[in-house]
Amino acid sequence: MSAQEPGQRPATVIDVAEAAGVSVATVSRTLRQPEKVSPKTREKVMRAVTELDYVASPAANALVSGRTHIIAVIVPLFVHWFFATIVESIERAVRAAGYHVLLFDLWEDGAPRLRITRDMLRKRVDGVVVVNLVPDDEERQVLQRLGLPVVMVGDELPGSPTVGIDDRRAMRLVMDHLVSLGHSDVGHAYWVPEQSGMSQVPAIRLEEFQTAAREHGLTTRPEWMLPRCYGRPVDAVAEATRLFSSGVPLPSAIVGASDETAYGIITAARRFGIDVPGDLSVTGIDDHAYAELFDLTTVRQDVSAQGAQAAARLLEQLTGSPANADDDLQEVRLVVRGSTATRRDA
Amino acid sequence: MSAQEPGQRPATVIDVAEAAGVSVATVSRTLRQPEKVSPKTREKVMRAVTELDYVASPAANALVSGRTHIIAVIVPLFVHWFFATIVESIERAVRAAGYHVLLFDLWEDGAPRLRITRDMLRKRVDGVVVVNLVPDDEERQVLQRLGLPVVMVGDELPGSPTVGIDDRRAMRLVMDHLVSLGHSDVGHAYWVPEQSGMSQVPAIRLEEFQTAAREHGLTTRPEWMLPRCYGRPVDAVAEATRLFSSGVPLPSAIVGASDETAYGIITAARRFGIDVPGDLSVTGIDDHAYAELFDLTTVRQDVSAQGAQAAARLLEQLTGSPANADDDLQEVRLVVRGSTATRRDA
DNA sequence: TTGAAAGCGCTACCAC
DNA sequence: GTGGTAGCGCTTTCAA
Repeated sequence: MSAQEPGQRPATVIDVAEAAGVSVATVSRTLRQPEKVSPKTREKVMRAVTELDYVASPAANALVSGRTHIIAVIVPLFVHWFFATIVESIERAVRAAGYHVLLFDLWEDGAPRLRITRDMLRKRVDGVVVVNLVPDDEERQVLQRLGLPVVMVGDELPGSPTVGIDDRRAMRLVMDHLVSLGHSDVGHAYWVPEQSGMSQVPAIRLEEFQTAAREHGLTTRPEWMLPRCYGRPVDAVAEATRLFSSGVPLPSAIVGASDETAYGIITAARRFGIDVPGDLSVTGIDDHAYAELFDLTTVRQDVSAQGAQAAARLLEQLTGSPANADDDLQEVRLVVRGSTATRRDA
Repeated sequence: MSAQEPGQRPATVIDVAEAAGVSVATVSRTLRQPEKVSPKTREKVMRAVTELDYVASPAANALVSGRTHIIAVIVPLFVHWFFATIVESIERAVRAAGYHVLLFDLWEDGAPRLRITRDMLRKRVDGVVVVNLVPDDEERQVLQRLGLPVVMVGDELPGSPTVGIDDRRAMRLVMDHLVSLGHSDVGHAYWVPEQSGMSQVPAIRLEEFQTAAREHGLTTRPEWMLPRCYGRPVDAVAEATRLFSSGVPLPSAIVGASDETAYGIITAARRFGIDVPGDLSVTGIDDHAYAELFDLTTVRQDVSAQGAQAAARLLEQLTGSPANADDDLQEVRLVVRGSTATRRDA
């Protein structure tokens, strides 16, 4: 039975030392390097530890060692499948190594995102993972001066490794797939944030869409580009609705920049009686949790694996492995489901 | 321009004191209670602070004050809209008060969830928010002995306030709605985790479904109960598929325990050519981000508000307000969309 | 194998 | 208005 009662002052090394009849040095040693203490002493100390419900103070520890055993995970917006998954897998991975996760969500409604500052990181964390964000010059300096190990997810930062996928290749996979089905008139549903400091990923996917379309000699009319698909399916519904009700001839396929955008296109099509994939093929990128529900042809990326990878890269640096700024690009692969089909009039 | 270079030793109070030509006491005072320092001195100190890129050490601070300015948020699983939203809103709210969020995800694949332990909280955080989890006896003791302020979200813990909604009322709202549309044969798609330590919310909703059905004199056949809708829509698709292909006469309405479950029912119905709401009415609870997409009649709960509320209740205790264990139940309201209609043969 | 003591960076009390 | 200093809880030399 423990002697610790609610609200009581937490036990310190001194309390344990007294209870065990040894010095504080011995208590500390017992907890850190048990093999350097005689079995008898060890047992006495451990008994006192249990008895007093003793837990070493992380603050005191941090003070003396200079390491907090906390890492910062900085995301633009937590409430999004991708980010939540990344954070979850990072948390799990670092916990196993005795680290904790301090979360920073930089989103601000209707305003530029919060900035990464010295004050939020300095002396508080041992390392940081930046997810889908592009630090601006000032933030770069902050990160640089902090001298902390940094791992990027999705975007690039000179000097730090990036974990992610090859977004160009992901886009290529769906484009090639559509071409192989005979499609030559394609639209694109996407969003490229105008705000600075946001991820470059959307821009890269858009660029690759255009490059691939050009190389394959596809037709892409301006009316088929739906640029305001902010991420939520409803935004894509709105964009697609405009197109479907505009009277313009429709493309035979629409490439969604993400699965969630594709869901919106499919839903809008359904409302207009446009058959998917009969009249219109739709694709996504992600293989999000609902992709199967929407029977969506997409490109699978393993988000948990990316989180685990990011954690591993950070822990590597934290435990003093030789710095290695090489990027890790995860494999992606096309997952063909029922939202794409041979072009009807092909 | 700052003198701080990458990897250099971070400045301490002493460095600042020397640079400013004052004592460390004055530096500390300038930073904490600027009004107690002469303008001239203040300026000298602030200049040195900027010059040296000084940030006070949270660890030293915590050691001397006994407060870490960190709160723990414990959830069963981040990757779920509800939890991610809660965490995000808590983070935002406490950040404004100078607190940070340490994240704990208790999920373990294919195993009982992780336990809440003394070691993960003691001397590390100033307070904790427990989301949709029921601490078992041992965990209760841990929490109790820690003497930390605890705020619960969704579930109850004696002595701690709970922030949430009235789940019975939420269920009543959909049941009454269906009855008002003439439905008398209803099914229920749900999941009650068998594992101990999990949220009681699903059980409460189920119980209220049964009570309401009884009181309204509705018919509920065992075959219409779909108990393995684990949360992901695909699980509900599987359950509904079993029902739809079983040959049993169908109910005229199925009540989903959550929106995500309802999406699965709607999707399965679509695949079987069962018209929603013509042949089958479907309801959810949540007003999840996709509810509009699925045109789902549901009960709206404001999750962000719950997170903000939880944060407020915790901060209240952290800043020494009189302890108050009263619960906060957020309003819920029925949102009628297109997934429910008058019973066809009524 | 064990203990004494210095010191991590900071705040707050007490003098001046 | 300012400075000296004890002490927060711990780890880690250095001696014994």
